[in-house]
Amino acid sequence: MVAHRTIERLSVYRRIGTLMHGKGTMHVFSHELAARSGSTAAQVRRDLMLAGITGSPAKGYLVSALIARVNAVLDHPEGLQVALIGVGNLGRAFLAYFLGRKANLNIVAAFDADPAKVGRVIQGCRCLPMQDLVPTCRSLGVHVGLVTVPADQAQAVTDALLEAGVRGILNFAPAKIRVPEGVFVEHVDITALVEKVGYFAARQNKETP
Amino acid sequence: MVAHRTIERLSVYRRIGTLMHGKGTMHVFSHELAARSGSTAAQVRRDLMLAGITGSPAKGYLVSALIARVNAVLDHPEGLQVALIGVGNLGRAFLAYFLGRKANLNIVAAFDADPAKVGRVIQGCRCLPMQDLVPTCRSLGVHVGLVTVPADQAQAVTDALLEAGVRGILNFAPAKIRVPEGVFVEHVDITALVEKVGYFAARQNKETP
DNA sequence: ATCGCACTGTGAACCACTTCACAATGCACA
DNA sequence: TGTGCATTGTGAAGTGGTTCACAGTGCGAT
Repeated sequence: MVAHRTIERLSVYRRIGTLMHGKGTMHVFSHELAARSGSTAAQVRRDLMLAGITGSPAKGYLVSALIARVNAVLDHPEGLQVALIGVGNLGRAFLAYFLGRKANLNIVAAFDADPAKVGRVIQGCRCLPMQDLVPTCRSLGVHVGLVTVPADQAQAVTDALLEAGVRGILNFAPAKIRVPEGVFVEHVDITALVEKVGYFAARQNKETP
Repeated sequence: MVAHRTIERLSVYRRIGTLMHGKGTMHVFSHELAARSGSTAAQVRRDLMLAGITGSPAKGYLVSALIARVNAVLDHPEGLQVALIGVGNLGRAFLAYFLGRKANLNIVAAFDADPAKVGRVIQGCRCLPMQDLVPTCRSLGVHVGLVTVPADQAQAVTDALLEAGVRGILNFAPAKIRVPEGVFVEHVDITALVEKVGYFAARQNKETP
């Protein structure tokens, strides 16, 4: 219903709104959100319109209303249950980053194939063995899987997540994963991103003649 | 000159090509690259065309030629010099991931503000203090900065990178960074991505009526 | 030697997202 | 009370990226 990019930006607007709310700011103009989010005023207005957020020409948007509406659009009623698979360096980073940060976004389980890691509490989250993945994720009602395993294990982990009923996967493994229709996958390819930045870092200035 | 997305995908095609090359495969069809990269055959052909890679209807694309041409397009002649700023969990993950992986992509320096980390060798890379950033990056000829610091330090780190002559930044901090015209910034917002996956995980199946 | 076939290369159509541009709004100030 | 002004909300135009669709190609089979 709402466009992909818009959904991402709504999350950003909410973060900015929450920050402003904490400082006691009541209202915000589209151009202020634009400046703080790296977007444009027109884009912000369009996004908020799509989300059903409305402002006044005189005061701008009411910060509290903006937050409430984004919550209603993005959040799951009972919170978003996330499982992390692959407690390597990257997995640990996400555990540390997300634990206790957002009330509505919880990493509720972490899994790893390495017996040395299983059973240990890493970044405040107990590391479980792979064979527990399906039953644990199913019983916890996990919505989203965060895949931070090596490329050659990505598909096996994906298949397990699918079996556990997970319908959204954020994949950091440098490998394509196959999923059936109706399951949402976002693939972040760090190497490709670094190389892209390297490419444009070199050319960008030479481009415009 | 070549589109953003195409550049990202070329990196992926090269990874796949390298894998195939290692297994002795000589030729590859667009639909094979499509299946392995999560793209479509038409898209692959268009990308390769834009990169000046040409194949034959009978044999497909010559893997070695594909790799060579992508190298010529993406790589810097003397390799891509990358600096990492912020040796927290995420920074450590990238150090571990990139060290020694790609001949043409080197993290040549790591920086952190925490005195406890400075001087220590973390994941095989010596951690330097922030005040060394400008001179070190300048003398090493760093092209790209990988920013993995907390949000409130992102702009200060960016300013230092700019002063050091860096013209491409991959920003993982949940904050917008300001850069002058001609500097390329890629912003990866993990929280927004997780929330997006959560959103579409819930709706996707309900969407099509 | 010829035919059929699967594939490449690419103009053209298509689609999603962004930006423009402006009427409508309602506060601030005279 | 009226005028000016900065801002919202949104059709319409623009942009960049993707997919369609098909002519052109050359190997393998006959």
